[in-house]
Amino acid sequence: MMEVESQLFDCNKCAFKTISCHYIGDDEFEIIRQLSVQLQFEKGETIVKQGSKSTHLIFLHKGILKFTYHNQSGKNFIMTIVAGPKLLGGANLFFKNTNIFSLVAIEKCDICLIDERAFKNTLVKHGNYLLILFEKTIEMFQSSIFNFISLAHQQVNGRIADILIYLSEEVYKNQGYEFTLSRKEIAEFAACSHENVITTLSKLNKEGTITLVGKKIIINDLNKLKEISKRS
Amino acid sequence: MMEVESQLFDCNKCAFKTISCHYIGDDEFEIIRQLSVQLQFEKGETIVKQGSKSTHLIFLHKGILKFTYHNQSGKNFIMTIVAGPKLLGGANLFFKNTNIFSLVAIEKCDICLIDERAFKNTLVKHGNYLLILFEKTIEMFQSSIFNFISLAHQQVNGRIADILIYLSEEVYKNQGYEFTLSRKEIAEFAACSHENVITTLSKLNKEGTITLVGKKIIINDLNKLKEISKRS
DNA sequence: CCTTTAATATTAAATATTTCATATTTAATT
DNA sequence: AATTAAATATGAAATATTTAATATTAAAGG
Repeated sequence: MMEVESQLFDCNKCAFKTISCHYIGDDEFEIIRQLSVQLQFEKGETIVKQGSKSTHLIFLHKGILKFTYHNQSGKNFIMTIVAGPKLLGGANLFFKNTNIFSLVAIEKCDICLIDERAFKNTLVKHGNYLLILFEKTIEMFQSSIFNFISLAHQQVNGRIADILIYLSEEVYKNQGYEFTLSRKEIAEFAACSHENVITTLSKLNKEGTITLVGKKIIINDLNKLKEISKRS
Repeated sequence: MMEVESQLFDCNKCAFKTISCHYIGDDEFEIIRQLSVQLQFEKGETIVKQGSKSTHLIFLHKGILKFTYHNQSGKNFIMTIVAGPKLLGGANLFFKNTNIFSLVAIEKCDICLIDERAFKNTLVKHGNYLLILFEKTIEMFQSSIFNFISLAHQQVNGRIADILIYLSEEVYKNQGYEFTLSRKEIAEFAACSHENVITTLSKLNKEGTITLVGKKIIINDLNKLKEISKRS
């Protein structure tokens, strides 16, 4: 983690400020801003640790991170993967005083730690603002719920197909993308063994449905993936 | 579904009113109440249908219902099961204009349909009220997320053990309970075949960990169930 | 009361998945 | 450049799970 002397990004151009100031005054935002800290995390660094106390909301300004959960037996599990800009708070941090998930950077992440108390004070004064945040939070939940549904009644190749589609459409927003996730991480997302991921990806690669070159993946036949997802 | 002439339950003694009137005035609640309708649903009846438009929040006054999802291939899946009194809205109905899950009664349910618009109008005026509802909604999400986690990295017997514990602790609130769910429904909750459920329950019954008598189930050895959940 | 249907139960065969063993490639470190 | 560790890859054996076939029991309808 790197604390930043000069600002990482300009608060006046930040998406969080833009949304916020539709509902609250610049002066009110300034109070929140002054209690906020910008930080940068490298790939692999833990931003929030499962089990720790939650005292801040997190605005993911730029970058990609994963929500992870690990159980007593030491198994890791990826709940969802999100790309900035996005406010992370409702799920993990808002009301539970200990975090139920960890947040770990998958790519370099520019984030902003927002003091929860100052933020809540402002929120309760602006119902419409709170309503919008509520909505955004629910949306994020839904994206992970759809992964769970896929996971619950699809077989491994269908789940992996779904993950490839999700990453393409919601995270990297491109048909081809630099694949910063290891096979092991995809396994933690798809809830299967990493061998299974490797086998499935190799097969898709050989078929030509996707192309794997080094760390890069290109989805050649999106319909085929959707078909696999449907029928498995 | 039965529309009720005389009131099913007294609005003045309703838990929803009690919570609400900590934050809003009786006169404001009265406006919401007048736009609300009491309904009774029998076991098996669909209260809200996946895909339909959502125009109301639902307060589950009394009873037990399931959140279900069915995919294109016709497979059903139970997301979670909840017992009243509980406000259902944030997840399914609040912001999406079509419902992404169905709600189906597992036991006789007394519910109250609350006009969404009237409710929202009041909410935005009372930040603290909205914040509490936000919190309750997130809590409900979390309970289903823990089921998903169990589902994601446990084997079938561990998942079934978890479901038995969940039903005992969160839904029926008793070590023994009248089991209104069929084996098929447990299978839809545990995301496995119903044969698997039957085999697992029979085994637990023979071992003495649980006792099955007709529709009744008694958990004799909670620790054993928790152990199964841990090690699978 | 009889008939039909649905739910519960059990087993064997088929399939899916994980685990294990081992090899190769890639990346990181000295 | 050599060494080590990590990631990727593959196949066989072990295990878990589903499917299918069939029987029994309980519930529902005429």
